[in-house]
Amino acid sequence: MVMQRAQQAEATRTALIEAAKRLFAVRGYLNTKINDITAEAGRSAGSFYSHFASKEELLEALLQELAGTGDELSRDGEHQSDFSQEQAIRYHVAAYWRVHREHRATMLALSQAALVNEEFAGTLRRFRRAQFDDLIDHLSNISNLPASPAVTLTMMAAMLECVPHLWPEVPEDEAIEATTRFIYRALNGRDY
Amino acid sequence: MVMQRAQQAEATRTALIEAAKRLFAVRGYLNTKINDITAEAGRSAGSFYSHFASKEELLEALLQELAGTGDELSRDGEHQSDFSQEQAIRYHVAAYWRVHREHRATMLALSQAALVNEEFAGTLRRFRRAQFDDLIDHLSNISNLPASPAVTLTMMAAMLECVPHLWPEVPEDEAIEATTRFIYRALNGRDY
DNA sequence: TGTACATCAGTGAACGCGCGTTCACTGATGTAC
DNA sequence: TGTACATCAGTGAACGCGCGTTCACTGATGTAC
Repeated sequence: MVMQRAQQAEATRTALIEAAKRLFAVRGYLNTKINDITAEAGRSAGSFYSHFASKEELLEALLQELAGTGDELSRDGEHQSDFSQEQAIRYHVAAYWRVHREHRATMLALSQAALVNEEFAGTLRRFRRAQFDDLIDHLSNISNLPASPAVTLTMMAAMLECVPHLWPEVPEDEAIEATTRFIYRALNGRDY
Repeated sequence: MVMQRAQQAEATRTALIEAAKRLFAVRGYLNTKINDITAEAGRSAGSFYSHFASKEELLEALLQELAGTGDELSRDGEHQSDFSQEQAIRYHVAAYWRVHREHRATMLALSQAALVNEEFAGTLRRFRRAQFDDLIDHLSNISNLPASPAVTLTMMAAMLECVPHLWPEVPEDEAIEATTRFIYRALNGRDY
């Protein structure tokens, strides 16, 4: 049967990636050894290297997946681009939470890999930079910012990025509402 | 001369600690090897173990220093305990920034060590918990919080904790003013 | 359709690097008399 | 004050563990004729 071998290889590659994601989410990137991944995937140690040259390359593969989602997201986001509007903030906060939920393992792995690997540190900087550039003009209709647009946006980004880590057990709806209101007030200087 | 030996030992211990702090601040805890520390301190590899049983124990020593400062801080903080007052927020934000400046290396090291070491993960949780408990009643005079006190305080803590990491190059005065105003608006639903 | 050979995904024991840790040793400082 | 011995901070080469990585091998799948 044609393709049977290639399918087998593909299945193993997928199994390794899924195993890695599960382990990254639970015990983090740095604590997950290659043997842990192959064992979790039910394969032998050596099979890893038929698919990835290293743990770094596996993380690159995860980042590829994430890049796809990220692109859709910024396309859709064009519409809701005025942060003096409550719904625009809610839209972006919700999008952010959705990505973090779906790619929790990847985001966590990237932030940990950045600590010990200069290349991933650069990737993370570019990632944040892209997000910053996407959002900076969303503040332009607000006359009453708490600080310069750049400073304000950095504070907002810090909040978005940290809350999910500090607080994974909050229900997502509630987290989105709370974060939206917090940010709306901070940006606009009044409640809605 | 009495004490000369003990002084020498103390000097080496201090040199190792100061070297570790410098390296932790620049390249992080995980990337700093014990040989790096002894080399930076101008000592031999083996001398490390006359003073610390492991890199973990050195970090414990850094945390001891921090604990001292933290205690003073929470004593003084008693007075400025109403976050409906702009100055109370500024007081706490400034205190937080001061601690982070003075103990930057230690804070960074702790957060990195927590990733790979369950004991330090517990220490970090207790540390955050203590901070949470110190601040939670500072919200009690605000009638108009953006969410429950616990949720609100978590968001505020996330911001405080992340901004210094994401943005080390901002002048401290400006950072304190911006953060204070951001938080004041978020908590109180109006500008001052 | 059958036979002989080629390819290739996966295996797991073994290898070796990086780095934490040890330990026999040195030389300076302290103590006894 | 001097001599002989004890102590101890510090040295740096060597050891060994953990873990990433390799590689000779297996058995199943694919190809040629």
